[in-house]
Amino acid sequence: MATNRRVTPRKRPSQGRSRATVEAIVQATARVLLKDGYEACTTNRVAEAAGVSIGSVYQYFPNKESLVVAVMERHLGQMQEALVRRLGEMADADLPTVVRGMVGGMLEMHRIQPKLHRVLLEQVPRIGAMKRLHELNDQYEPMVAAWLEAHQGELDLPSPSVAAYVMIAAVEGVVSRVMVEKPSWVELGLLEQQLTRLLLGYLAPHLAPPLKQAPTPARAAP
Amino acid sequence: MATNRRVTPRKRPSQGRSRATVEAIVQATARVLLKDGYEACTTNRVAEAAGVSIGSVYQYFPNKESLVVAVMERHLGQMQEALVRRLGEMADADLPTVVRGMVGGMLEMHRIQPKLHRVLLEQVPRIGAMKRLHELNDQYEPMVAAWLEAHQGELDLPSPSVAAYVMIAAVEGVVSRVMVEKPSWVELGLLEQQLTRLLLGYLAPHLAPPLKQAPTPARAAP
DNA sequence: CAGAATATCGAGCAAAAACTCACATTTTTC
DNA sequence: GAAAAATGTGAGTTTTTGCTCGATATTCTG
Repeated sequence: MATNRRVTPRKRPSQGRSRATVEAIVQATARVLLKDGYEACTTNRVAEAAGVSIGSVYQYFPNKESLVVAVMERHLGQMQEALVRRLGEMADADLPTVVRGMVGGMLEMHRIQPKLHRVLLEQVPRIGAMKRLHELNDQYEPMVAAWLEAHQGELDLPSPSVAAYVMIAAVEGVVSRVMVEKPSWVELGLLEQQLTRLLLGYLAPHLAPPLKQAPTPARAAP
Repeated sequence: MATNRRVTPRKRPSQGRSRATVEAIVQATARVLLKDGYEACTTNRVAEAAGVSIGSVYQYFPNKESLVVAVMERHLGQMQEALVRRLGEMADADLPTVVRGMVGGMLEMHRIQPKLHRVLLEQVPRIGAMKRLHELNDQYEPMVAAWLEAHQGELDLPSPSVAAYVMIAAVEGVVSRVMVEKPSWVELGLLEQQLTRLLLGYLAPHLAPPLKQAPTPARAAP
């Protein structure tokens, strides 16, 4: 039985020296996670990578899981900040702009350590550590839903929350794979274009730009 | 360094009795994986769950990883069969039908043990076991790309392979989340409808059906 | 039905990994 | 500048877990 272990820090560092130690430990955890994956991320290895003794690790972190939680906390915090800032900026623009902004924001936040994100997302056991991840989703999904709801008239949606869910899951699904498998697509702007088109086509087909040009101008001729 | 260990079965069961043992072991692995996650899926626990001694497990499987590979092999085989059958059936239908069929096929294949799928996908270390998963993707992505290429005239795509990638990643992203988080959406047909709309809107906005009815029939009036 | 082949069992070994603790070192306090 | 508090150390303990092996049981074969 997996008893609920604490995952919060054991002791707060008060001197500058110990704050640096904690910092080194968290960074080393991320580095090991990135390089060797979750399975190989042992406490001893983290200590070594941080240039610190195991004793020091356990001075501040009660167990292995709490190390990963610390990394996750930091990483998701950065991502969230990037996205929420972007979403807030365009509260009252028109649909294409908002969609482009949303896609751009999600791309931007996924530029932050995409490989670490993948390890965190895919290899970390679905336990305490995962709570933070859902908190992130649960924060911006309502933001999108709210915007959709406010513009329901021009959009014709069955349900803003369903639409927000579909949009976010779809974009997340594409972005998180592309970031690792086809990073060049991001640099070329190809992905932003494709995803904008995907969402606009979903929300308002008549506003979606053609993929290259308009090839078959015949529209209503069955 | 993770030396490449063999993950293929150690010995083929020849008597009926031993075939039942192997079957019990594979099923027990899936059950433990499902109930307790990858981390807690120890060989001893699997043996216990299978009602078999550890010795018997190691008679047929060289190591722990091979147990998971066996489960994955079986699961992905089932999924692949479901999808490929469906895709083949509609080689020469029109666009909306094909898209609906593709979405339906992906939904259908994800109905097979969605939670097991998630564990396999997310928690299994990205090693030998993962090869099989990519083989699955690499099999039907070209099928979709080929179809798109054949209909490039009516579709206006920048690149069939990019479009296939985006479509599959998007649908996969939505479906694999919904299956676990919002299973009722699938039963209600809501998801099939939304995803069809998403893909049609992407490929051919002028063919996409409205989300509920047509609310703003004004189409070309800026 | 005897002996060979196949299969099962489970105590226990060895390696690996999580974690502790008694002591050394540095910084702060007064 | 001495006592106290905070921090750092790493050898060593404990726990976990993958896996072996000799003994035992079942099934097949001629």
